[in-house]
Parts: sequence; C-alpha cells; structure tokens
Amino acid sequence: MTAPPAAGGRTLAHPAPEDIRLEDVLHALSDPLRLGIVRDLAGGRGELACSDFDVPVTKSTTTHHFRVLREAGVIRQVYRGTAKMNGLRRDDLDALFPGLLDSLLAAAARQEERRAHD
Amino acid sequence: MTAPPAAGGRTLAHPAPEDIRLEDVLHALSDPLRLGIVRDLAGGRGELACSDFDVPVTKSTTTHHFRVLREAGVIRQVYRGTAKMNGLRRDDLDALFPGLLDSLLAAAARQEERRAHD
DNA sequence: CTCATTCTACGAAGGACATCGTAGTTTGAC
DNA sequence: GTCAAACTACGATGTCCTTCGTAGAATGAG
Repeated sequence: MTAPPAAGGRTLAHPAPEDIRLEDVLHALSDPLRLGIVRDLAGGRGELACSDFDVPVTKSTTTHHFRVLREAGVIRQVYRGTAKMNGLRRDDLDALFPGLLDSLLAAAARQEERRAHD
Repeated sequence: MTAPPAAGGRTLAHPAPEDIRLEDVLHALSDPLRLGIVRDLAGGRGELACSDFDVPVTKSTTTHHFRVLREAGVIRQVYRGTAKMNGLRRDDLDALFPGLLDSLLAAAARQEERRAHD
C-alpha cells in the first residue's frame, strides 16, 4: 500500500487486489445510493470528498455506504486534512475483472436514460 | 385465495423486460449460490430442472433462490410435468444491458480460476 | 385410485443491512 | 488554546434476507 507521508497518518484498511471478491463488489453496487456514488466517481472528476456528494441520507449513513464500498474494494479512501478523498479503484478492478466496471457503468447509464424517457 | 386459473399449466410471474432493474440483477448475483446457478445455466446445456443443481441447502431454500433470480428477471421458469425448467433470460438481458452478462460470467470464471491456482 | 416425484407455501428463527441520533476525534485556522 | 468543519464510533431500531422444517398441491406412472 505504501501510502505517501499523508499528513498525520490516519490510514484506512483497504483489501488487497487478490482479496477483492466479485460477490462483494456486486453487493456493494446493488444499492442505488452506492451505485450513484460510483457513477459520480467514474465521471472523470478524479477524487471527491464525502461531502461533495448530494445524497438523501444523514452523514452517519453516508459514512456507512462509503465504508461498504471501500471494504468491497471498489473505492480508495485517503485522508487529506479534515476531508476524506474518494477515488475509484479502476486499475485494480480492471486488472481483476476486465471490462466489468465499464459494462456496469454503461448498464447504469442506459437504465437511467430509459427511465428518463418514460 | 380465489381459485387460480392454473388449469393445464401453472404459470409463473416474470417481470417484463422494461421492469428489470439493474440493482435487482446485481443483488440477485451477489449471492454465491445464485451466481453459481447462473453460471451453470450459462454453461450451454440450455434448460435445467431445479433438481439438476447440486446446492448445499435444502429444497425450501433452493426454491427461494430460484424465485429471487426469476423475480429479478435473470432466469425464466416454466413448468414441464412435475419438473420446473430454468433458463437464462440472455436475450432480454443482452438487449437491456449489452455486454453485462458476459462480463459478469467472465469475471466469475476468472475469480474461480484464480482461487484454484492458489 | 394410489403413489412417488417435484416443487410450493407458510411460519419461524437468526443474522445482516440501512437508517438515524448523539457524542466524540482529528485537523487546520484564528 | 479555542473553535469550526469533516468525518467516525456507538447504540438503537425496523426491515429485509437466508435458512430451515413441515405440510401440501400438481403431475405422471402403475
């Protein structure tokens, strides 16, 4: 993991790539709120703080969902001052399951489009 | 309840293609047992009866898992005598989410291979 | 009709999950 | 040091999920 000096040094436990299980990834993404978070992260804007997301739940619940995503190996979280930055583990996921993440994101986009056209 | 019109053929409720939701599909596949069932169905042998699967749970539980898969729109179930035949809804899923099913199956196969090489 | 096979329905128990409120920790700024 | 901002930990609650056992219905064969 070799995190950079990361001011202060609170570190968060992330699963190693070989410990990422497909079932956990699918379960993490089966929640609409978490799927939305992942879609936002894949939007190209790089890392985002937890507070940058506009979710309809309290902060406690938000924390919970981010932890589920992190423990499933879907996102990477790093402290940066008082904020916690979130990034997609696209490299690891693509290496483990080639094409899966893109298919999932495309499916989610397609479904949203279909719903809007209704 | 009132007498079901199931004379000469019990029919089972399946979601219409436009009612299949990605979250439900992912949730259905996030269970190792159900993922295994889907992998078997994708194995090319076409339709299989519920009793053709060798799962480590009782029949009650097996019925439950098949129902979850059917209600999520992943499989199609049809009565045939005393047996209930199960088939993957590959056509519908491919139309809704192109490439998703193949990516998922490939990911599952890859994970199993990696586990065997350990 | 009787019977075995196959699957279902119902109820129950145990655990997991999503949600919240409150209290607390860490960090950076004043 | 004091304070606000961001996030976490803990406990609680209600809901859903998985599992099972038992009893029962539909079908086809004898």
